[in-house]
Amino acid sequence: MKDDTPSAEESFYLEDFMPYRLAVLAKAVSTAFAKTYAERFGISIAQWRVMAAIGRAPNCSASSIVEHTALDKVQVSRALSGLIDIGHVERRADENDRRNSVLNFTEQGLKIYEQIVPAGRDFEERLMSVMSSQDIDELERLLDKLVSQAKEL
Amino acid sequence: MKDDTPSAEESFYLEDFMPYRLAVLAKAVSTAFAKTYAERFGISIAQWRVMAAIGRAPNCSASSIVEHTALDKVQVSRALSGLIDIGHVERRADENDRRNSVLNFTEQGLKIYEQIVPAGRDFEERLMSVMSSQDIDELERLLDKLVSQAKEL
DNA sequence: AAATAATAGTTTCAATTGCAACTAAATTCA
DNA sequence: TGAATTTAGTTGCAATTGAAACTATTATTT
Repeated sequence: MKDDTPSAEESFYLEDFMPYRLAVLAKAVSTAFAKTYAERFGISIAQWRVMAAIGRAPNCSASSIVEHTALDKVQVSRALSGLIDIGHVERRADENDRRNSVLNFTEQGLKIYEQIVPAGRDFEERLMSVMSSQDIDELERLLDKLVSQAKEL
Repeated sequence: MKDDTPSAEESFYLEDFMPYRLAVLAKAVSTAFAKTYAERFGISIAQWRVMAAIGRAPNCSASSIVEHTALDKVQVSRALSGLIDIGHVERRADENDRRNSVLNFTEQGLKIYEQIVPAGRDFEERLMSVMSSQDIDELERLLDKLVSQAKEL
């Protein structure tokens, strides 16, 4: 029975391991966010992202949403059908290219959108309230670097 | 038909929204990590975390793994049964308290552990290779702040 | 000591996800 | 023009996940 600590060169500490730290942070943030808002407005995080994309670019297609939300087409399709079911989004076909859909808020959906955006900003504000504005600039710079590097690997 | 851009005060840009950026980064990193290593060694990320916890504290119980891996007890239970199935981990009962398990690597599991730790370090090194050591210190400081704030919300 | 509660971990079942196959429309190629 | 390819989006099915209920053991209460 090997009872002694295996030394893989020197001990490995998960809590100092950057991929782990990033995963833990993102999960804590998205759990808090989902609880505070998605739950309050009855939509998932994927649906929140889709609404953000439609708000920014009305009349957009599902594939443009894919490009702007880091969701794949299955996730977008499902988020959309949920949003259509609950009456927040309406879909029609693009008459020039009937493969494309044309997506917009319903009136009800627009009202929700106009609530979730300030609510999202407020969440972000509270999250970032512990950081100075230099901290925030610095963080943004570092995250950009990391994202592009992660995509290389 | 409302065709004009809804202005929720001013436009909202998902790609500048910190919870979104953190989610995208963590996903990019963990996808790259899972591809490079977890897949190569035939284990999932949860199993990788569990092995890291056992490596650090042999003879530990499942609940101590829960405390050190940011996994819940169901995830740990499943990761463990997978690791036991493939012969990397052995479990016996704690004779002092038969509710607790006592977890250790098998010889085979120890060999894998001794490969995945350097492989993980190597991945981290490549991920962080774009950053100066001041950048890394700064990033760690900022992540710590954010994690504790996220837990408050 | 028996009943009650707490702890460690597992299992069940429903919901979510992910991949591949699919439909429908448009485009390209022969 | 008609066959093959590509693009947009959806659906079916298997695997994964999550919440709650469950078993087994130990600790506490009366």
